Amino acid sequence: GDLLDIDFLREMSEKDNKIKSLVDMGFPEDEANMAITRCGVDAALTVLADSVYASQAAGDCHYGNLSDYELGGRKRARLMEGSKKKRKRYGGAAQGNRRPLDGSHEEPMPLPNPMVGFNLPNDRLRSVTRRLPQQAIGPPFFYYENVALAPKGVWATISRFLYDIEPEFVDSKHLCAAARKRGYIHNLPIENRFPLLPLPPKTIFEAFPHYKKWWPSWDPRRQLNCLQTSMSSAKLTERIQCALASSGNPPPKSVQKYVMDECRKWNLVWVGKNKVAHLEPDEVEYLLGFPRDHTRGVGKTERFKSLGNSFQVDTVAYHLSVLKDMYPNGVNVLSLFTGIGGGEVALHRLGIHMRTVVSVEIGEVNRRILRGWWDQTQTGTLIEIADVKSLTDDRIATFVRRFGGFDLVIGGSPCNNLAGSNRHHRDGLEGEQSALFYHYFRIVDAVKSAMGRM
DNA sequence: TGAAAAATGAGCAAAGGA
DNA sequence: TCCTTTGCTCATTTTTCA
Repeated sequence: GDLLDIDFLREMSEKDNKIKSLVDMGFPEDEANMAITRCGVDAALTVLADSVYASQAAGDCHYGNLSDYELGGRKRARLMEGSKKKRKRYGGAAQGNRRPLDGSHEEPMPLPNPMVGFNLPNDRLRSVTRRLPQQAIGPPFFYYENVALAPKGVWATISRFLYDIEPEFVDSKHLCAAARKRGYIHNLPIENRFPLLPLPPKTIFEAFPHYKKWWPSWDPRRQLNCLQTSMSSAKLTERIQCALASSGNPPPKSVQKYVMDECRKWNLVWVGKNKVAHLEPDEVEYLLGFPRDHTRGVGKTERFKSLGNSFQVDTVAYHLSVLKDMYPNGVNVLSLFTGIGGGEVALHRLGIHMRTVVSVEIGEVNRRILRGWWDQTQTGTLIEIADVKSLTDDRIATFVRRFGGFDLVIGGSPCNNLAGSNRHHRDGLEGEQSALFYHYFRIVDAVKSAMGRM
C-alpha cells in the first residue's frame, strides 16, 4: 500500500514537472497534458514536445489556443515529416515507449577537430560548401549560438528544431587569444566572409606584451582558456606565491604542475615575481572584441558575469559579415537573449547599420549596458523587452508589420544547464534556463510565418 | 584500447564589508 | 541591513597519453 502510494506520488510530481517544463517551452498546458497521456510520464521532454507538434500538425488539437500555435499548411506537413524522418534516422523508440528517449539514444554529434567551423579568415583551403535544407532557407536569416560541449544529444535536438541545419562548431582560439568552443546554427551564406579589422592578437604576448616580463619558461601557455563568468580569489594568488617562494628556481615538477593546473583552470597571468593574478574586466572586454569600458559602471563581479556569458565579437562578426553587401540600407534585427549586445557590437563594427533592434534581455544590468552603448553609437531605434515569454506570436506579427519584417534573428539561449562547469543543475536542454531554447525556436518560426504572410 | 588528464558562458551558502 | 566576495561543490565529456 505504502509503496504504491509513494510510486503514485512520484508519478504525479513527475507529471507536474513535465507539464511545467512544457509550458515553459511555450506549449499550452492542456496539450502538454495530452502528450503525457499519449507517451507516458517517463517519456523525455523532447519526445513530448515532438508529440505536441505531431498532434498539432495532424490537426487533432481542436482545443487550446490555436491562434498562438497555428502553423501554415506547408509547415505542418514539414514538421510532421521531419518528426517521422528523424525517428527513423535515429532509430529511436516509438512514442509511448516507457523508456525515455534521452541523449543516450540520439545519434552522436561529433565535434570537429580542429574546431574551425566551415571556414576561417584567410584560410580558403579548408572552406567547405553546404546545401541548406529547403525549410531552413529564409527570410529571415537567423543565427543561434550555444556552448559546443553540451551533454550528449543536445545539439542533435537543437539542430532538429532549427530546420535540420548542421551546426558550425568554432573555437574562437583560431580568431583571438582565448579559447571559446561554441556551436552556431544559422542559415547565412558562408561564401565571401571577411573578418573584422584589425585582426585581434592571437597569443597572450601579442595581446598583453607586458606579461612577458614575468612569464616563467616552464609555463608553456600561449593562449588563454575559455573566459568564464567568475574569477579566482586573491587567496589563490597568495597560495601560489607561497608555494613558489618556498621552492627553488625553477620549482620542482610537482609545484609546477600545481601552479599550471590552477593557472589553466582560472586563466591566471604573471604580473610579478612568483605572482599570478586573474584578468581584469577591460582585458576580458578586449579579448572578446568589445570596445574598452563597454561594461564599465557596474560591479566588477557583474562585469565578469556578463562578459563570460557573451559572444566573441570577431567570431560572430566573421559569420555575419556576409550581410553587409546584402543590406546596404541597414537591417532590422530581432535580438534574443541579447546580454551585453555582442551581436549588435559585431554588426556595428562591420559597418552594418541597424535601423531597428528589438532586444529581449532579462538582466536589468545588461539592458542598461546595451542602452548606454546604443545611445552613444547608434541612430536607429532600440526597443528593449525583458522577458522572452512576453514576446508572444501576436506581438511578433505586429512588429513584423510595423518594420516590414526582420532581416536577422540572432541570439544564444542560456547555457546554465548545459555548461560543464555547472556541478549542480546540468540537466541538459530541459533544465530550467536552457529550456528557453524552445522560445528561440518558437520565435524564429513565428517570424517566418508572419513574414510569409506579408 | 584503456586510463588519466584537461577543459568547461556554474551555483550555493557563508563570510565580509559598507 | 543589504550587497559583494569567497570557498567549496566535485559532473560530464573530449582529448591526450601510455
